[in-house]
Amino acid sequence: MITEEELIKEKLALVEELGVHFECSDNLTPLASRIVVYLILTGIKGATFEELVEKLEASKSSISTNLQLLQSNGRITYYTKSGDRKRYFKITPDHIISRLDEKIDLWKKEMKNHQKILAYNQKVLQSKHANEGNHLNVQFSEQYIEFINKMIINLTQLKQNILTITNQNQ
Amino acid sequence: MITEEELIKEKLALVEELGVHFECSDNLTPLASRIVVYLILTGIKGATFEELVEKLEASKSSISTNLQLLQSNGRITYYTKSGDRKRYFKITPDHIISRLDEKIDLWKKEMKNHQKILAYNQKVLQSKHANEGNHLNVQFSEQYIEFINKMIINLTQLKQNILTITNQNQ
DNA sequence: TGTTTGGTTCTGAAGTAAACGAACTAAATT
DNA sequence: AATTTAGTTCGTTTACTTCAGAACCAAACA
Repeated sequence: MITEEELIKEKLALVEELGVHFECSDNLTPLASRIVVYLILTGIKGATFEELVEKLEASKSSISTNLQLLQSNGRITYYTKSGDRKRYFKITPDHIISRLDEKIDLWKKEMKNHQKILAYNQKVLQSKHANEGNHLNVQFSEQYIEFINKMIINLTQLKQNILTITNQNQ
Repeated sequence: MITEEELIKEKLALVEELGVHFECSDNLTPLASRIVVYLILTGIKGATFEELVEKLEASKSSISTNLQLLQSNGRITYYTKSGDRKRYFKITPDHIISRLDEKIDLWKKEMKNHQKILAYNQKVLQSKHANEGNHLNVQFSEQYIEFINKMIINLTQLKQNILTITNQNQ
């Protein structure tokens, strides 16, 4: 049997270890990503403001600012208990879906940009006696747009799958 | 018919417009992402150090540093012409594939992290009289890992498709 | 051999961002 | 009414980033 203390220690170790990943992959500040990892590991029971200040050894102001940030971009929410003034912060239950939506949006943006690049390349191709290079550029752009399209379709499909899975399990 | 000058103007406008996107989505410095966009728009003929200094209105030192950075992470390469000391920088031809590889690596990393999270959740579940919350946490982790797995499979398949397409067109 | 070309490297200055402390507030408690 | 609780807001500090300027270097040229 593992003691409570050992588990807490392990949790904080994981916060440090995994924090870095969320920091780069989701563009979060160090503290914000530590909060996210801590809340992921804490699960649905959530953690209070106070607990975060203590365990992550950060100031109230930093915790406050970062909690607001994470709430505003939909990564976390809180619930309250009656007869208890504290807020219990937790990862938003459907955060898989919202992360997927973010990814999809990013690829859509990339799609738009590469359509602009394609348009430019086509203009260049028509402007002067078409040289071989310009022709290849157009082909390349078309191919890349095709790739992005597939990417978006894949992600959308995946999202649909997950939605059906989660609905089944409810 | 569009003049050469108009095209250059349009290119530089696109550099400004699209630069921002690459800046956040790929975590590049402003100048680095402007270089990337410029080189994408310039295509396979590439651009010289000098041209970049002039057109992007940046110092030699900044261009130098950022070119090295972009080379070291594999986004750009250069070729030389005999009887010409200049280097011609261009986007690495297979950058679709390498970007895909990067994405795949990121998801693999996320997989590893969530396996750690799952392991932790299972420990918690076994440590004390299992409460309902801990049980849900484990389920959730398992589901998420399943999702990441699908994501990786999808991306790998996509990469394979693109590889066959590009091989056909060669 | 000295000079030009095509860069690189090393400071340094300006700007940016993360986290903090202190003062503040609104609701609940005594 | 005064105090405690649970947080927020604001201004500042500190660390880090980005870019530029100047000095530097290696290869080619004259």
